[in-house]
Amino acid sequence: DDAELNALDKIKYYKSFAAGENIALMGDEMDFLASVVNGVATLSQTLEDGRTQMVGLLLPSDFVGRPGRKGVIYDIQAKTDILLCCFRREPFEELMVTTPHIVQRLLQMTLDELDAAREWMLVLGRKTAREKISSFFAIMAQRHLELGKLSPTDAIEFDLPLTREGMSDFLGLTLETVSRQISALKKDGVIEMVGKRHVCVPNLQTLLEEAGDDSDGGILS
Amino acid sequence: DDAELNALDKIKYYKSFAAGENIALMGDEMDFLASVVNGVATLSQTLEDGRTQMVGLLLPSDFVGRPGRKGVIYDIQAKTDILLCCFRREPFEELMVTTPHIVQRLLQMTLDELDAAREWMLVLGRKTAREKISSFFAIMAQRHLELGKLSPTDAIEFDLPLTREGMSDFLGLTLETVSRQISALKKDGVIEMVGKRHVCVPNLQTLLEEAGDDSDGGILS
DNA sequence: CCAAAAATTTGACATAGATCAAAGTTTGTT
DNA sequence: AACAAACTTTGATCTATGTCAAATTTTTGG
Repeated sequence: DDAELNALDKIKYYKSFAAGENIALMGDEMDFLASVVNGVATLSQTLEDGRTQMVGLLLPSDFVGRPGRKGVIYDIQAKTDILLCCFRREPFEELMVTTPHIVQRLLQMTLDELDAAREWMLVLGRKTAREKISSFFAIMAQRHLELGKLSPTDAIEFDLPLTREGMSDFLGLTLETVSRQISALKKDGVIEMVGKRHVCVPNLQTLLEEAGDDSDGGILS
Repeated sequence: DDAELNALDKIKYYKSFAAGENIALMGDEMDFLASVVNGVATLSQTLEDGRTQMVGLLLPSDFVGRPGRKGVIYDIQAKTDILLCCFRREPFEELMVTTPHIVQRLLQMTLDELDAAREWMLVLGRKTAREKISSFFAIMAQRHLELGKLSPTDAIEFDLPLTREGMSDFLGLTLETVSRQISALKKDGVIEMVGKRHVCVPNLQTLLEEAGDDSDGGILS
């Protein structure tokens, strides 16, 4: 495990992208795999007429790229300034053959991503606009809860990593509907906004109920 | 690889379920992992008020269950009579430690499932009812194309593995909308129906265009 | 073969969210 | 500081799909 980290160290390098910059576009070949160090990026797909659906939100520690396939099948875009820890593809894929641990770790991460994607399918297919926004805020809030080591009863505050349009692409809505539902949640006291990007959740339980989840907060379980 | 198959053989057994039977429900503990031999099963999630979203369609050769976690977080239901090739969890997870190939194979399968889930997020979030039905039929048609070794210009025929309600749960629609859109596609000559369950696609290209995909048929690529 | 249950279709109507439009706010640049 | 560009909010209206209802068809079990 120590030798493994050493081997990874040898093939890694850092690369940064500015907010709005494309990390890779559908059809590109990506000659590295990477891990998000800090910042936010998204995976998205676009239909011929321009309808866009985000299919992944990449936050710090998330993995980028698919081992065993150079061809990129989503657009990958930095939404904030972002720093990636990159591994050259060839040596990384060799390491995967010689180092079972790495593959086991990747499998666990991929299974987690699959669970998250399936959770999101429920949001996209069956939730109302208000529940969708609440679900997105709940995910953001819960991620800050984990990192910030707050008690679950404290108010939670965080910055939105996406514009209204970004959220609409994530949620399968229009940006106008996103804006209206945020206004409604604000009016109803479920959230408070400081400026357009900073959110305060006074009571996570209330937010989770708005999201339509089980009282134990099924998402990201 | 030969010894590996032998080891797997030792811990495997077969188990069958009747159409409509639950293989496992959310919250259950599943003490085996499995592979679908024949038949169709689904993974689905349900909100408190009964809204249901299917998040996985398990067809022959698909893997069932999550290594490393006994607790089931979806409802798993047989939609047709189904035969599973099961592996007892404990020895299977031991094999994963000693046999890198198995983990590598599982990783590839999981990455494929993740791609399929993300493709489905585009369908759920951004496609119209008509495009959703067409997308579902296109997936079915393409799977039969692969198995049946037809030329891509032949008419393709297959049986639907789901009722109208099953399709509505898959597509994030109501069963009435599913029925209406099937009638419309039939009227427009995109598909022909023999009875309620057997579909004939005279021209796959036309169906793919209705599904809103690139002309090269992006889904399941 | 018949009756009951399940699945499907079709119609009439309601509504959540989309679309179109315009005003207001924030951010970045020189 | 001032202007332009990007982003956000809000209003008015439209429409795709949901809801409710009833008839029809298919499947199942005795």
